[in-house]
Amino acid sequence: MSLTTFSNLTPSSRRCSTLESTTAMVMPKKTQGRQKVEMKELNGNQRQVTFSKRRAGLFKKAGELSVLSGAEIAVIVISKKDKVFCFGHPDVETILNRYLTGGDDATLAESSQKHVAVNEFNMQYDEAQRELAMEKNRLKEIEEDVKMKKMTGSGGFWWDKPLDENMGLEEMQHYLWSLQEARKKVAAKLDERMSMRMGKSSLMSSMDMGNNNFVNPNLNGGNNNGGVFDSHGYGFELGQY
Amino acid sequence: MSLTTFSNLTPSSRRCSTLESTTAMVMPKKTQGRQKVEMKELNGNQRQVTFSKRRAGLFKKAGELSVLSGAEIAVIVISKKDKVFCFGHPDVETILNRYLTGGDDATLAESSQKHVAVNEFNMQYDEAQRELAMEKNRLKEIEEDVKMKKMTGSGGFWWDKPLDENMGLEEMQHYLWSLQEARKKVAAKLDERMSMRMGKSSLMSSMDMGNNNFVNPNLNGGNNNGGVFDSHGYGFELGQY
DNA sequence: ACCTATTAATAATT
DNA sequence: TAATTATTAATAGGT
Repeated sequence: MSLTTFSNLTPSSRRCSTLESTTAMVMPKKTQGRQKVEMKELNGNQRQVTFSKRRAGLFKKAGELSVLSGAEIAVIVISKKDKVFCFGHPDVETILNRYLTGGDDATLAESSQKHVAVNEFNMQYDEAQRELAMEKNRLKEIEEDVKMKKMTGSGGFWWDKPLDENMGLEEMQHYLWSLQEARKKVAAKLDERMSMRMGKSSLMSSMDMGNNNFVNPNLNGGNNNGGVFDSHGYGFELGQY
Repeated sequence: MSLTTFSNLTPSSRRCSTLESTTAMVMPKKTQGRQKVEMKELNGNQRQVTFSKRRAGLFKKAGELSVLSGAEIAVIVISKKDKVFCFGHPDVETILNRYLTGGDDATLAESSQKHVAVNEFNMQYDEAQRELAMEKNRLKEIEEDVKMKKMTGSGGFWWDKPLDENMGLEEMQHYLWSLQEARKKVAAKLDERMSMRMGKSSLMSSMDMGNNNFVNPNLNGGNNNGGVFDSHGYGFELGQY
């Protein structure tokens, strides 16, 4: 690349400008800078560091794309250690539901059911969504505010922040209920699709009722309107990813 | 930035190297190059172009992260025109399944649950249960109604049927699972509120343990095993996004 | 976690 | 829509 070439011709020509431009003094490079990285699986500490950095980058990109294009985006990342991270705008569940019900039906033999079998259950769901939408609008105003304050100093975009800070207990309660409805619906759909794929009810059979591990949640679980969170909410910067 | 500064000092010094390096001739810049972009929703053609480019970039990033860190990643993008695009490694469905079921089945012992504000939690939990109970009743009433109207002969799916018609073990498990998810969320939120961590970093940096592996990933396979695709199956470059 | 030299992504343009 | 190119943005390596 041209800039690289130039850089090679005039090493150490940047950054330590004042001194160097008038003297022959050579400041040793503080770092080698970014280097090309092979696309192969990393190991050990390097993998952890890269995972963190790039995951952050990915979520940021997702948020930007969402804003710029008005698209709804969900990103789910499950680390090698089974830790789950996700980003979603307006929220993961809703997007999954849209994906599972609206998007990819052509390949499935359920086309007839898609539009016809919208029953009372779905109405319930829709009602929940409607109410949820109201909350979202409210939260959106808050987001606007955050946006205005800008990322310049306070650091970060709204989608990087836990919305819990803005969510009252009652809202949380309501959100929780809505979430469950959505989740039930999504899970049901998913289970069906997995069944079709694998010939068994994988979701159901893999459901473990015995786990109640809700520990240290640095989670911003709510993210009604976009957010990043660790859906398990375990240790903070502890252990391996 | 330093490179920018240099660029200003020596305009047009790149790319048209042969000619310029020996003459004073100034080649006009062919383009203004990339420019800073405001993070606000775009419109018209610009939005479409940006959407395409950045979506591609996002998927690429996801693939790279997957390869480098060994993580499983799903990305779902729904454009304003309701078109669905997604990326998944090893495949979207599996990842959604893991997400919805918690990502780890029997890995964690209940002991890992670090008692968080038990009292407050219980209050919340009880409220959640009450709400859920109410909802359950509501659903039952509605479903009674549905029962009268009768389902279509084709049968439909179990989740579209009145609960008491086949309130078997699976349903019960499903319901309990939802409840437990709710419990996790509540606990997570409460803990979040209590430990009130600082800004953005807390969101992106939690880690967890577990185990999982998959075959050496090559990104963007284009199928089940990791890839980018338009789940509608329309022409990639055709139509509106 | 912060810094800096680079590479990578991409906005504008053709 | 597909290249090209001039920038900005992301980030690998170091502190």
